[in-house]
Order: sequence, then C-alpha cells, then structure tokens
Amino acid sequence: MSIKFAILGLLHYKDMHGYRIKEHIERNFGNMWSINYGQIYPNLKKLETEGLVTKKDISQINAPNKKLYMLTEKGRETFTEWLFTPPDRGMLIRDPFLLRFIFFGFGDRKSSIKIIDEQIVNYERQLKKRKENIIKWEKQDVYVRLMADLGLNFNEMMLKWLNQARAEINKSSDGDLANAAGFFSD
Amino acid sequence: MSIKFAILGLLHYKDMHGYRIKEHIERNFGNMWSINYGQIYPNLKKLETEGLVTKKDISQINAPNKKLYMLTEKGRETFTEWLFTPPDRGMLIRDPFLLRFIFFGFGDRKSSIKIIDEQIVNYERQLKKRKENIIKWEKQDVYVRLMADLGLNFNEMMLKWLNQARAEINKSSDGDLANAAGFFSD
DNA sequence: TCTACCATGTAATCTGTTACATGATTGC
DNA sequence: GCAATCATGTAACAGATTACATGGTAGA
Repeated sequence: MSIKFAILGLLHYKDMHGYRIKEHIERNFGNMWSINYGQIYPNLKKLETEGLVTKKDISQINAPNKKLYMLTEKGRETFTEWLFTPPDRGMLIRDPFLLRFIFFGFGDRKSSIKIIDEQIVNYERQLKKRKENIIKWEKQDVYVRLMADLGLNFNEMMLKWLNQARAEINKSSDGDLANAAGFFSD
Repeated sequence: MSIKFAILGLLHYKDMHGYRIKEHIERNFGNMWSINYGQIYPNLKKLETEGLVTKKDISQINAPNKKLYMLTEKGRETFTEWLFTPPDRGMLIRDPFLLRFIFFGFGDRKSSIKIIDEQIVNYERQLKKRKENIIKWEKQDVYVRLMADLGLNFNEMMLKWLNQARAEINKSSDGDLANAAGFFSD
C-alpha cells in the first residue's frame, strides 16, 4: 500500500509521469528501495479512479507521448493524513548476504571470507558514490538532507562491521562451529 | 525463495517442526525479519517433495502431535551450494517511518518531531533488549555473535541519527521547505 | 545496423500476509 | 471460566517481480 503514498509524496514536488517516477526512485533510493513498472502504472490508474490524482496527456514530437499526473486537493489531504499517522510496523530488512552470513559456520572459512570481501567492495563503491552525491543533497530541505546522512552513516557502519567481522573470522579456528549447538535452548 | 534456505539452515542445528521454526526466527531475528505459518507449512511440504528434508510424526501426550523435519543429504548439499553463491541482490530496506520521514517537509515541524520521538522510544527499548541478550550470544559461534553485534551497531546508529535529526529539525525554520523543489533536476 | 533511451502497459507468476478452523493442555 | 501456549494447516487476498508486447528517436 505504501507505493501509493510514495507516489503522492513525489507529486508534491512536481507533476510527473510513470517513467519519471521510477527513474526518480531508482536514482535517489535505489540502494535500498526497488520499484518496477508493474507496480507504478497500475497504481497510477488506481490513484486516478480514487480521485487522488488527475491525468493530462502530453504529446511529444521527438519522444513517445506521456501522461502527466498531478495531485488533487483530495490527494493532498489523504497524503497529509497518512504522513502523521504513526507507522504501523517497524523496519523490515531483507538481505540475501546477511541470511547467508548467519549460516557461514556450516561452510569453510575461506569461502566465507571471499563472500565478505565481495561485500566490502560493494559497500566501498557505494560509499564513494554517496560521498560524491552528498553535495547535491546539502542544499535540499532538512529531511532530504538528513536522509542522505542516514545513508552515509549506514554505509560507514556496515563497512566498519564487515572489516571487523573479517578480522575476527580470520583469527578464529574452524572448530568454533561446535559451540553453535547452544544456539538452541529448548 | 529464501525462506526455504533459512529453514534448511536452521535444520542444520537441530531437527525441528514448523511451530518451533517460527518461534525461533521470531525470537532471534524478530526485529528485522517476519515470518508466518502461511509461509512455513507450505514450504516444509515443498521441501519434502523435493527430497531436501524428511518428516517424522511424533505423538505427544500433553501437547498436540508434531511433525519433526530433518535434513537429507541432498538438502545439505543444496544448502551448501546456495551458501556460497554470491548474493544476487543488495539489501532491501522497507520502513514505513523512513518513507514518511523524507516527506516531512510537507507537514508541520511539531508533528514530525512527535513521530520522531516515538521512534526514539522504540529504538531505545529495542537497544535495551539487545544489550540484555548480548551475553546470550557471546558464547555462540563467531557468525551468530557477529550478527548480534551488527544488530547493536545498527540500533546505536539509528538512535544517534534520530537524536541528531530531532535537534536539527528543531532549530530549522518551517520556511526551509521551499528549497526542496531543487530536489528535482531534470 | 545495433544499442540505448524514452514511454506505456499487461499477464503470469511468485511471495507474503491475514484470517480462519481445529483442538488439547496449563495456569490464573 | 478464560487466556495463553502448543501445534498444524488452508483460503483469500495483497504485494512484488519477471517477462513480454509495442514502437519511436538519437547516436555510435
């Protein structure tokens, strides 16, 4: 249900069409949020029938026609109401790397470290990008800027942790696995 | 698809039945991972037909009968193969609070701070719990212990960020919103 | 010519969530 | 008597992902 509100939020800044909405989400939140046309176009239609947005067909000469969506008064109200209703659930994190990580004790140390190293490379690349972009965010509204800060903080924390994990795994012996049975206490 | 591997992973420690699997995931990863019977029981059945686990009916006198699942050799192999295939995607975070946060510029400062304060309370409660549990993890295998560390680090980072955000928002004026239009540069 | 980008959409599929049904035991 | 815990399951629904279809323009 939240994509609907993400769209309504973005339309506060500017009238937009589906393609641009996806592009925008990917550019700005792509490292942690994923979206696709299969969600956007049906949701735009639904928002229109619910009277939260209106549509305007725009013909273009050097590009395919597009459909500009803009907020209605009702859309603005619905959004504002949602904005300050306390979030119904906590943060959900799903990471195929971390899911593997907790079970690395069932494999060999070498392979674990290989996968961890790949993660370090990924997060380092990401951090570099974030640092390049931070200037862009610096002049935006407080909230957008703070979100960019969070991204940086998160990235730095992950790298610190990954490196610490790598070091500890390196010095540990393979036999440490045996202790894991105590993981279960019933 | 990853719940299947999570189950296979847990069965490495101990033979288990569906109810216990859910309990376990909730107890240990409940702050970031959610699971329900609608996923567990069908997946256990599927794993059985695929020959990755076998089932044993256990009758109990003072409790309902249960179905113990245990790994097969094929299950163990399939799991190990998965364990060291590089993760196909990055981390996905979905948080109804953060989704609201980026749009707080479209509301009033007072309401924003109220929601932020609620988050601070939540994360403080969580941090307290994590600190209590950390002793329990300390004697586990390296990877499980490191995961617990990550949870702590994450929690502390979020709290630091939330408090910093709160302070900055407090001293900012409502008019700062106007700048947000530059968020879009196309 | 081929690739990339612009732009909209749908169908099939897969995943995840909620709600319901069943029923025994234990503790307050 | 009531709530909680143990235990298994299904059906309906909601949400997300993948793959496909269409077709124009710009640039290498």
